[in-house]
Amino acid sequence: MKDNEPAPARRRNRRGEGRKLRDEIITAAVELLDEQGDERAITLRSIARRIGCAAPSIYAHFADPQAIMLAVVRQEFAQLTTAMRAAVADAGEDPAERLLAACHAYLDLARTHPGRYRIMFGGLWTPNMEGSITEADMDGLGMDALQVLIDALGDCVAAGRSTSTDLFSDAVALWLGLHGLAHQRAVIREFPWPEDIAERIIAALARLKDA
Amino acid sequence: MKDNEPAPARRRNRRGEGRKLRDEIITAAVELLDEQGDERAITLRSIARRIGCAAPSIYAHFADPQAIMLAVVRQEFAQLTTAMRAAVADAGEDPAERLLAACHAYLDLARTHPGRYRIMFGGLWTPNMEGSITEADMDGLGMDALQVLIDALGDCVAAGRSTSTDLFSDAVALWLGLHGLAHQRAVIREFPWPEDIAERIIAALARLKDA
DNA sequence: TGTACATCAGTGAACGCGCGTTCACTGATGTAC
DNA sequence: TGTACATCAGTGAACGCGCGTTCACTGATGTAC
Repeated sequence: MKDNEPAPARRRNRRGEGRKLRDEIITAAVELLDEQGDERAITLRSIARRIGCAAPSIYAHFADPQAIMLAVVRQEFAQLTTAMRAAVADAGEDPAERLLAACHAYLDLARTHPGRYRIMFGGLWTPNMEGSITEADMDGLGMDALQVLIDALGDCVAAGRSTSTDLFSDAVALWLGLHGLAHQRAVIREFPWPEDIAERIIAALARLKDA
Repeated sequence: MKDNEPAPARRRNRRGEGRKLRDEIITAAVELLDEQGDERAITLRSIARRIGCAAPSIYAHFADPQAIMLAVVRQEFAQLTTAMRAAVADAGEDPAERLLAACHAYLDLARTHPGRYRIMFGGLWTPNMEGSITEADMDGLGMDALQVLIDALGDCVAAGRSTSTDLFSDAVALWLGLHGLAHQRAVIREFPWPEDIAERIIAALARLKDA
């Protein structure tokens, strides 16, 4: 779909359904991000064009464009946590397998939706504090996802599959390794990635050992 | 210094010294990046304002703004490699110490110049191929720095200080871990980083062992 | 030694573009009486 | 049951801004004769 497609006709929402436009705005922002892969494609006007509404209509739902981005980021962090929890639940009984599943769920989100990954973790979107966003809005955004890693690593230690003696520090290290890989794969055009690079990083940082 | 400071008087270069403006342009771009910490602060017009020249003057030296960014990125990659090599040379005889020194030189650049780090590795600046930049211009940009890690890790293996059996893969893994840490420290506002997080990541990924 | 000329290193004004934002407004839909 | 009215969910036109880019130009400096 072209960036500047002509606004398709759009029916006004009925009374009491004003929140529907809010959801449409977020959905449109995510679509633009997925298609363009660049947060600069998300502007108040490009969202309005895609929805087929007038640009000022957005102000009824968001104070400024940064508030839209925050809503998108929040939604995607929630989806990441959900995906990681589901991967753990679907994996077998082996806690090491469950930890690997969580890690791969993280990497998969970055691979299939690099644009979304980059606004979450990439620093592509760093709101200046002159807008409507406060620092409190930004704090603890990825903590739920990190907690999944901490829990999964804890299960590995309990089952004797990891030699970690500092759950939090090793989970953070593991997350940083995952982030380094996910991010560079999303950023670099071409690179001879070793085939086992993900497992290599995960096993080392999680201090996994054979059963 | 304000972003839009009044253009200070500027003396025209003499004949044969036209290249001086080219250097001024690159320097101004780096300064804007360091001060603002955001590549969006670098525009053709903001550079011209800072130098005190007219905006069109820049076209004599760069085809478009992306060409300026490429020149900046090239210069900074060269400086990173130089810093890492110097750190290795200045460290002691212990190859593990030398590897650690190279890693810390990498992390230090990211810490002291987060803006520069992010245009090098952050995907903040991904040129679209409609401009003057070709894919060949982007290939192999960080390879010299990676080679420093490969060599330092190789020395560790030779001295029995690392159990790595795949130098390239483990050096890439180590780089990704460093990148994850460097990048998130540059991006996240607040986080309870474990104090030994750098050593923890480096030791695990480089497969270091005691002498 | 003087002078015409080419070249170099820029300048100044203007253009169209997309952006965020404002303002006064409109028209359908429920609600009170 | 009818009708006046308040509210909701938006719209359309306009604004100023900074941006990249173009165009014709200017003025100092070196060179040929």
